[in-house]
Amino acid sequence: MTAAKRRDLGRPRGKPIERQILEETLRELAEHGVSGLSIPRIAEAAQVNKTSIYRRWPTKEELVAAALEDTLRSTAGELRDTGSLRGDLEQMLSVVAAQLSSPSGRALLVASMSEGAAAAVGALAGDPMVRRQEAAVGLVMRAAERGEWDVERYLPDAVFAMLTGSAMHRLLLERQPLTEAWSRTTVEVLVRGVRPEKAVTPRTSAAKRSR
Amino acid sequence: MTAAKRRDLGRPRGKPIERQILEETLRELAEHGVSGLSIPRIAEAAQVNKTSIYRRWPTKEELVAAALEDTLRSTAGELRDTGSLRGDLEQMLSVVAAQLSSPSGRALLVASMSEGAAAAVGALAGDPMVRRQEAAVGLVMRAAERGEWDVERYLPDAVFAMLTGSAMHRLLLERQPLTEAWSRTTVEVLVRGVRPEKAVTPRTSAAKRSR
Amino acid sequence: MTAAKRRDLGRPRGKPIERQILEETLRELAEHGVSGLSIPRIAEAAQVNKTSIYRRWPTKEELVAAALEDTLRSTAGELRDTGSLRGDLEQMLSVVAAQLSSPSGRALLVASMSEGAAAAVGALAGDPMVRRQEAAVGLVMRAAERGEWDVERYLPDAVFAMLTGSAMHRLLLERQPLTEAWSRTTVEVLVRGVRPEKAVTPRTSAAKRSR
Amino acid sequence: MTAAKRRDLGRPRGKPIERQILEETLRELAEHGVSGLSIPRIAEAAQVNKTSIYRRWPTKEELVAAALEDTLRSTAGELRDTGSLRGDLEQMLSVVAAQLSSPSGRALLVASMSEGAAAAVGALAGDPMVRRQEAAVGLVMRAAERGEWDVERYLPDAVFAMLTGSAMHRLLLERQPLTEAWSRTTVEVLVRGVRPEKAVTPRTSAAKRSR
DNA sequence: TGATAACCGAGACGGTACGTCACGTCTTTAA
DNA sequence: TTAAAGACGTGACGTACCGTCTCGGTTATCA
Repeated sequence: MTAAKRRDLGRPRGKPIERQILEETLRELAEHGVSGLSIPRIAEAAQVNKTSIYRRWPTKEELVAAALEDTLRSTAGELRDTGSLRGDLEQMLSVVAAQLSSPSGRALLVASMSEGAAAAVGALAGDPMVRRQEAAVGLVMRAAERGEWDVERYLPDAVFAMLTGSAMHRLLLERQPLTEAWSRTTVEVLVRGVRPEKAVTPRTSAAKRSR
Repeated sequence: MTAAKRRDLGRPRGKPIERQILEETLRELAEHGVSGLSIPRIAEAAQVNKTSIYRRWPTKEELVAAALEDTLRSTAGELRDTGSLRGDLEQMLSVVAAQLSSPSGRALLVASMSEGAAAAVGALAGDPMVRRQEAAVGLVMRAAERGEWDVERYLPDAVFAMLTGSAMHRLLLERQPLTEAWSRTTVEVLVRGVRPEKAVTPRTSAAKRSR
Repeated sequence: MTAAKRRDLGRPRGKPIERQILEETLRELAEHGVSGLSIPRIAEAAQVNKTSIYRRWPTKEELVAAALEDTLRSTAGELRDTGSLRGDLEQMLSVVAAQLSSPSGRALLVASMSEGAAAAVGALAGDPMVRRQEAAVGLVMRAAERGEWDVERYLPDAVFAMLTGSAMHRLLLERQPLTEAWSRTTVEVLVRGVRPEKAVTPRTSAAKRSR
Repeated sequence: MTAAKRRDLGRPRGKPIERQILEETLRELAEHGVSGLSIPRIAEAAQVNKTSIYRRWPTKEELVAAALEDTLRSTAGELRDTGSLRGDLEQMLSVVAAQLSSPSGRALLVASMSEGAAAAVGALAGDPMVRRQEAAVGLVMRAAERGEWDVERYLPDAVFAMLTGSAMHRLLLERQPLTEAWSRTTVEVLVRGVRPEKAVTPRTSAAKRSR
């Protein structure tokens, strides 16, 4: 019985090399987008040989996925209960904004929206979306308990799309920053619509609750 | 004694050629998006030499702009007064949806969101956006007169971003169709928020629901 | 009836480019031999794009053949009747020497001798060999008429091999120059052998032996 | 108190490995020649890691030299006195032919003729040449004593070059076998030249022949 | 009607990226 | 200490596009 196939033989893969490649991939991604990605350019910028990239990630998609993974993981699920619906929504908005503000997050989103988005990229972009939707469920449940959300009528999905989509519109299309005021307005509309104030009874209970 | 500089001498440019090129450009746009556009491919499909394309539109963006011009102009400002805020909003939503549903409209939007979007493309995509915002002003004013919009608090822009952005999210990211129900829900949230109607004691039902 | 297919359409092939490529190919050939030939290196040296080479000569062999063709043609059949066998042989020897002295001629010869010599190269190297053999036939006939050559016994081929082979040995293996003296000696042996001039006694026994 | 520096520590060098490598090198040499030699290929065939080859013979030339050493030594100086000049020359010719017929000998010769032949290879190929020339001296001296060689006129070198070179031409360029008849003719020319035997009036017959 | 100037098609060209392959060096673990 | 394993830098390979360029041929307009 010979020793089982050993995996840690030979010269080990250079960690710094890998790091450097992914870093430059992100930069490249930010500058030229997914479709404009050039492996030779990344290799040169990372001071690494082209083949060292192909060895690890045979396809462009895998490389992009690897490069974005860390970024995505880092900006992921730090959604906590803020105690009020407005607080929860503003928090979620700011998380979305953070992801869309990083050039790579932006590149990823654009890539996943374009026509023939590769599976790997799509999944990658879908992943935080799914996580956010899961978080949204909790958010809605808490709001419902506080009497702030009409669960019968409004599923989390549509509201979540409004929140995220509006940030996308602001940041990517209008190319305006997400100011505090803009953010508060958006949340306010979600909570109580554009109707005038007056005949509104439930504000009191909400006011009490929110801190 | 030579003739004064004449501008209309020689063989005139072939109009049918131009038409054919733009037509194929639209098809190409729908299939491969802006960044994946191949001018040689268009030339072949249009049975035209690629030189004939480069001569007229030196850059990809100019070609795209020319190809989309008509399309964009046609799907523009046919927003009429429906008599109610909900009606107006749903109408606007459906116009946005129409633009996002056409492959070329989709391609244009995606292209204008990517990092290094050329000025030509940006302007092109921005143009209908501006027109919609102008239309939105009228919409808001009518709503305010009816007491349906709190003009003091809500500028049209944020609400408009929510509307459009939410459609983008639904169509381009989730890749789901814009159903009637979805549309109505979205408008409803904009109008009156997610709050329960009036006095509601939702805790019990919500508690039941949550497992 | 449309015009027959025209061959001189499009931008014409650049003659100077072609010349430059072949020139650098010869240099490369001289430096690295056929097997060590590098197309990118040639392209760079010729200040020409790699693809411009591949466009004309899809395989390495064709490129080499083209590069050597001119050289070979120029050093070809200027064998004239010198009036004496010794003169004819010396002349032929000097032609061979000229070909072997040029680095490209040398490279070609070496290439055609190596194991897996490609057909194109082989034919190329064989061509001047054939021409020389044809010339040799005339040479021998003239010598026979003068009573200088025993046609019954000696076919041109073997003698020709001795002449050429000995030059190869001298130039390529010993790496010594072909001096006038060396040349005269070689021819002398061919004409009258190594036997001493005068007392030609042992000829009888030798005559018996030889057949 | 550590042990004194020991030289025979650790895993000993595998002699069988070395033998196996050189064996496969010969095979490779025969198949692909010196310039086409692939060390990884040899390593695989010898079931040995390529590092083990590079450790011992850093350059291709050294490896080839090592592989050929035995072969060359064995086919060296077994030239004996046959009693006649013709016999001696034929014997020498057959020794040369033997070396040129083995694929590795052929590869070595070709390699040593190419432009940038490394010193190791050159020396390797030169070695048997030198030995043959030494043998030639004895041959000539014996012939001179018998009155068969005009020492005043003909140094051994040129004649030896004709002999060897002609074999090279026949085997490597023409790629014809060295037949008995060919061999005898060549020697005959060396001994007595191409001239007719004595008084010949060949003009008539030759004239008839020429067309 | 003929000249003429612009247009058009064809294709060579430089450039760049592609992904693959082989080589020789190196760094590590196992024997 | 040596062997095996395998990552790594280097560089050639041949292909595929792209956008520019330079031609020769064509065609509508004006004199």
